[in-house]
Amino acid sequence: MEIKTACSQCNLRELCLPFGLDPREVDQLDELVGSRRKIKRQQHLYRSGDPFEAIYAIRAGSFKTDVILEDGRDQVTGFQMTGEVLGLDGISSEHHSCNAIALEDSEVCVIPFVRLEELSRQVESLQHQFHKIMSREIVRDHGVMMLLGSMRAEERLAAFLLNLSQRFTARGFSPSEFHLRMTRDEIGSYLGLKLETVSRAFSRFQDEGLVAVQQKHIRILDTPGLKRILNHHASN
Amino acid sequence: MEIKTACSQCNLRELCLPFGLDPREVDQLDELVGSRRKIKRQQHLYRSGDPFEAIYAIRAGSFKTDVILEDGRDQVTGFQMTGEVLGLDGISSEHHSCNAIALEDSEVCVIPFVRLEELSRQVESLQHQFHKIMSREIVRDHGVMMLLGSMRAEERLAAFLLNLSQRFTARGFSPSEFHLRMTRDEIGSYLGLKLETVSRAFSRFQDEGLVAVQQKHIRILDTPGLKRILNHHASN
DNA sequence: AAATCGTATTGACGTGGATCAAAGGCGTCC
DNA sequence: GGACGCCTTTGATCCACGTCAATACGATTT
Repeated sequence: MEIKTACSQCNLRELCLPFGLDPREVDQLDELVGSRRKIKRQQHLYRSGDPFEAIYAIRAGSFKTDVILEDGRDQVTGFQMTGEVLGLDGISSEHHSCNAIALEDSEVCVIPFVRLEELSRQVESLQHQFHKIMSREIVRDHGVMMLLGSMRAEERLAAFLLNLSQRFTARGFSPSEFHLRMTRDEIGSYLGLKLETVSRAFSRFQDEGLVAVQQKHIRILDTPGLKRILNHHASN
Repeated sequence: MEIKTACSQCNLRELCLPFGLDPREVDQLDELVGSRRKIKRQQHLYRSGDPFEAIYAIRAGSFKTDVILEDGRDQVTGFQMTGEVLGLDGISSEHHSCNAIALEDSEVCVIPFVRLEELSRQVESLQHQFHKIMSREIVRDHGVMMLLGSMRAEERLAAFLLNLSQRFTARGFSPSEFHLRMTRDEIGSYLGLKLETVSRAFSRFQDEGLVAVQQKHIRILDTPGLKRILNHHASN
């Protein structure tokens, strides 16, 4: 028995694939969203190497994606929240090229890719929104490269916190108070730092009155201060 | 007066947008490719902030893309060669979010984006190939994140050289001997290293007999050796 | 052929973040 | 409710890469 919650009813539609579609078109999209899938914390939505069949819109919960090398090193390539789309990496080779793992008990909408391409040949606004979503991912990745390639530890963490804050805001949550769903180690992997360095940077921010940190609970006390850390760079 | 060189005649079509299209479809694509544009060395194809109107397929030459922060720091996000597509970053916001700069005198095919979306609503194989190209960019970016986030200097350079070698091969050039079109500084920016570090890594590779380096001219002497550098990592 | 300029190499030294190590907080499972 | 395991914090030390500086190389101009 499927719980059939339509895109048209979904409060995430402004952030997700239905954005910009008119009601009739959203109904068409509804038909396409085959099913929902619940993923328990720490479980994989898909693994690197899995055949690619669908992309996924996060309906509840959150995920990380990571890439693993043969020698065991891994790199978290992103953290995804509700309304964001997972699986785009799989289109190019018909196989997924990263792992998607739930950070908490989560639920996704399964969007069979062949059918999405089909419908987006008919519905211009859907086609365009899908392209925007892919492009946004590319732009986001460039931002991460900038961060990894030319920022110091505290700048990276400040950028990370400001980015989270903004995304929580877009979802109607507090911009200044939230729970991290990922560990220090996962943050470190994403930011190209060791977990100890992440922890120390948090402590320093706390000492400077920028944030209040209590384990995974974060309160941002001085947003402009965090932004200043990002820009206050002498040169490179 | 336009030099009208058709996709159907182009020896890059296997690497580019026409891949997978049948001859009739390639003709349709031809009509869409509005014009070609020559870009001199060091000139911009587009700049961050420019309104987005078209994507570009590189017909001759090569480019770098970079992102610049307010404080002047910049990060090279990629090097592009013939057959590769530039401008995908612009779709998401209708404005380009990075700069594309020619590394040598180059020529691109201008592909007006509205028309590309139009045609790819009619031509399934074009739609799919375009999606693959975007997805490939995302996968590539994840690879760069891995490199920036968890590799040491020599591993980064080895990965870079092997990647170049493979791309030259795909274009019918020697896998083992080529000219770098970018400076040490640009390589460094891309790899998240300073130019001195890049230079030293080259020297070390040379000492170890892995490559012969003479300024921008590179000869790879020991491909397996370079690959070993990539994997021979104790742990993380 | 000399002068100039951008690029590359190499050396000496400094430092930010990694590594190693220990201890404390918190949730969870018997 | 006690013990165990995971996560986090913090300190001490190390080292890979950055920084600073000098020199060399090659192309281009005059």
